[in-house]
Amino acid sequence: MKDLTGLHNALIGWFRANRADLPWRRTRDPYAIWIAEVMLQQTQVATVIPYYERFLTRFPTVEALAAAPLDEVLKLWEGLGYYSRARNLHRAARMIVEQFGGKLPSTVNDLLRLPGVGRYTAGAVASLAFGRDVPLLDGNVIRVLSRLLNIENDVMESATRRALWEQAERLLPPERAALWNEGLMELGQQLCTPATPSCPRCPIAGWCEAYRLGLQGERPVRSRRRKKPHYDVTAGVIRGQDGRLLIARRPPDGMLGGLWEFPGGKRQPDESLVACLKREIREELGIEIAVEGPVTTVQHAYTHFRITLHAFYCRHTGGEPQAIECAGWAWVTLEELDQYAFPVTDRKIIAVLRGGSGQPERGPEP
DNA sequence: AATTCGTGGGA
DNA sequence: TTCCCAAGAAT
Repeated sequence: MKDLTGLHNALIGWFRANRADLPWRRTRDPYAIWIAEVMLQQTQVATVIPYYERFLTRFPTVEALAAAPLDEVLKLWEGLGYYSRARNLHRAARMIVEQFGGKLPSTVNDLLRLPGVGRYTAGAVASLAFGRDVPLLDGNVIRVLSRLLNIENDVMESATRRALWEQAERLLPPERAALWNEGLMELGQQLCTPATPSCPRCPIAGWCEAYRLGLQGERPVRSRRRKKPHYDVTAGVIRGQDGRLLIARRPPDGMLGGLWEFPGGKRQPDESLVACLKREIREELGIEIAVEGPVTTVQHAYTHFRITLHAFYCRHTGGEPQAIECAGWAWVTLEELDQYAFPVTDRKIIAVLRGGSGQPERGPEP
């Protein structure tokens, strides 16, 4: 690649003319940019926008975030997924207040010390918020660079990732890393898309090796993922004497850590759904229940497996709840459920409980 | 190094 | 339906 300056000017010029108006591009506050970058990890721009607005309204400063209880952070994160991001954000905010004087660190190495900040996010905050000349590599940049340089190796392999980071560093324009980095990502989002890239409109098509060879549809090369296994899972909508419902908090780490749910768990081979539910409730909370009838079933696909979630109305028949295999429990009314952070699957159960019909609510009739 | 971690949208 | 993918990080 000889003409780097021409390449830089072409992309940056295009970006200046075509940059989308996004909330986190209206601020220079490193804290706000950090929040946006964490929310944008593995999450599309359109999904993030409303979460970002609510989050910054409630926690406008790192001090406000550090002072908040984790439960409130998780509640604002409800539905966004990858909840370790919310837990790490909260921990990192307290670190910033205690160890960095309330100011976000401005170097890649210091940023990397924060939980939830990896190489991408450190590069993004250092370049976009602090104007440092450092590279970044995300899914968009991987796609753009693998086409631009016609990279034939599997981008899922660590050796290829290392090579991509080296290329991202090499291609960086002096003093203009922020515009270049954001331009690469914007290009990947608007034109250099996964399935059918809009090469005729691309400002850097003249430099693109894959395009020259007609191979843009074959890049990047990615190894196939394994097929997802399927599990049947039960959940109990347990009603107590006064009509309140029993909910349990998941352990603080791991899958959906810190969120609340209707207690239950995975069905074992050759186990009935009812037996599964009674066993799980006994193991988690140490109480006995009677299973009365179905509420609804929910299909859901996580990253590495799929489930069918079977929810049942249950009655509490014996024992005081104990936090055995969970992080806590509460008896709550149907209205109070909204104060707690639930996974999407449990939100669908709640919608059925409130709707009264057997189905989640539909949109308005014409 | 290979897995684990959510959810929604699009082909 | 099924699979892929999205401003990745932690272990």
